[in-house]
Amino acid sequence: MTTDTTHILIIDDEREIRRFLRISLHSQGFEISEAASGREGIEMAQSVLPDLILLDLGLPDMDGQEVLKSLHWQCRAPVIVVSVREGEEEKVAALDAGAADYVTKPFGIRELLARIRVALRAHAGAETSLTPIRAGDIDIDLVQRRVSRGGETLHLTPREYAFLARLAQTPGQIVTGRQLLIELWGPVFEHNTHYLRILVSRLRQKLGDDPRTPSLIQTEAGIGYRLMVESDTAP
Amino acid sequence: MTTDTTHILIIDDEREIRRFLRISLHSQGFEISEAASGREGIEMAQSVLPDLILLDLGLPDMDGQEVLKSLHWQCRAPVIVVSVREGEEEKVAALDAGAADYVTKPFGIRELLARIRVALRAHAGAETSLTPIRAGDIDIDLVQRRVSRGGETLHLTPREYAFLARLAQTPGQIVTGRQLLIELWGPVFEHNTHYLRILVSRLRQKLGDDPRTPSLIQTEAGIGYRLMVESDTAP
DNA sequence: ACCCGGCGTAAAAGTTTCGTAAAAACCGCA
DNA sequence: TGCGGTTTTTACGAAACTTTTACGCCGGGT
Repeated sequence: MTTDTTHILIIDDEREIRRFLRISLHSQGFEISEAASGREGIEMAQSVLPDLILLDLGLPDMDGQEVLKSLHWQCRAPVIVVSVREGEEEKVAALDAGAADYVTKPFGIRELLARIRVALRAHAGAETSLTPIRAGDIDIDLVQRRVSRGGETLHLTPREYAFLARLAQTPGQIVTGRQLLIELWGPVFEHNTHYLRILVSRLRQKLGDDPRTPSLIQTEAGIGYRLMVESDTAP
Repeated sequence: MTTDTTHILIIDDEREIRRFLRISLHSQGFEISEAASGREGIEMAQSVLPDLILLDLGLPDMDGQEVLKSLHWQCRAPVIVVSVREGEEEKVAALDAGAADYVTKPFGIRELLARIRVALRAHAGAETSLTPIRAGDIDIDLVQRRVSRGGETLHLTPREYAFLARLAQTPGQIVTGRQLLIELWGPVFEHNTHYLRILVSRLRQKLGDDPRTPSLIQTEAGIGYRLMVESDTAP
């Protein structure tokens, strides 16, 4: 339930508009980030990796079309343009530049929310083609949400999968036990380290990994765990 | 998909509007089909299999929402609603019912064309394979809208078919319960998870699938469902 | 050797999610 | 208006998952 929240980035120079949008969207359960300029927006787009972007075309520091192109370049999130300008040329240009939708101010918040749902819905199918991660004889396919061993699908529980997927996101790197607990269970469970031990135990059984000589999930005593990919020998 | 020209179906009862759209779209290289009523439109949607549908909500013979739902269930083509009504509720209802966009008459043809390009662009990734999908002794033909078991056609209710078709669009891939509820029932029903359980139960009976050892519809407890294709054996 | 803290495993108890049946409400259609 | 098929409500037993509880292991420090 921690990664389930949809993240929306608002790029608008008017504080009042941002405030209005933030409150409206937050009440719908979305997580919000804000940027007040084009440059800041582009930076945040690559740092927070939002699921959707609301962009005001009338920014002071950059041309709207430029912002749109930059955003389109560096993150795959759909962009909904929000603008005061009614001009048809403006709309056509924005839509052809990659915008998913174009809403004219003043707009009804309910319509905007519906259009956000449409954009998210349309984008859900077009989710990227990430290549499966291979570790030993284990394949981890984050797109299909499937883990297989020698071609045969393994059945993992939600938490087991979440754990493995988290390690797979940063292959070879150590992930702190604390960090794992916070990300998988929530900040309250920061100190329930035995949850991890039990989870890892079951997981290693399913993956056919020996804790004495791990070839997949390696324990870093006192620190956390790491997923070994390709050739990694204990230092 | 035999031709590479993009096929657009126009559903509108006003002859003049159809004529205007036909000429405008034809000049852009689109191939056009026309329907003057909801019923005719739904029929044509499954016979000509358009790449996109332009739908007027103010049809004389059927409620616009009904047409929208029917279209959404039987062909994957994006629907752009064209309507004289400005009402926000109307827009929200149409968008949540599956419409890809909502354009208010009178509209600029250039904007409409841009929005058509957006819809086609967004939809390009979600191409479904036109060859029937085989899972065990079940054949799922998304083109003919037919599901058969050992050659014999099964009778599925609209929702049952919609569910199965959605799984078949991403074979082997897991689909979240939340996503299924939103796509089949609408965003409001996001939490009615028991709808899915009942639907799946009936569906498995009809398909002859045992939930304990599923060979077709596999449950991922806490996550969602997936259609098993090829060789997958339950542990 | 001894104690001790971090780790791994196993089996239980507890909680959530799933599957199924049957009844009630709904809806297009004659 | 009543009818047949479909969807939604309601209810409960079964299964899956998580958390608790308990115990054995290994290595380092004293």
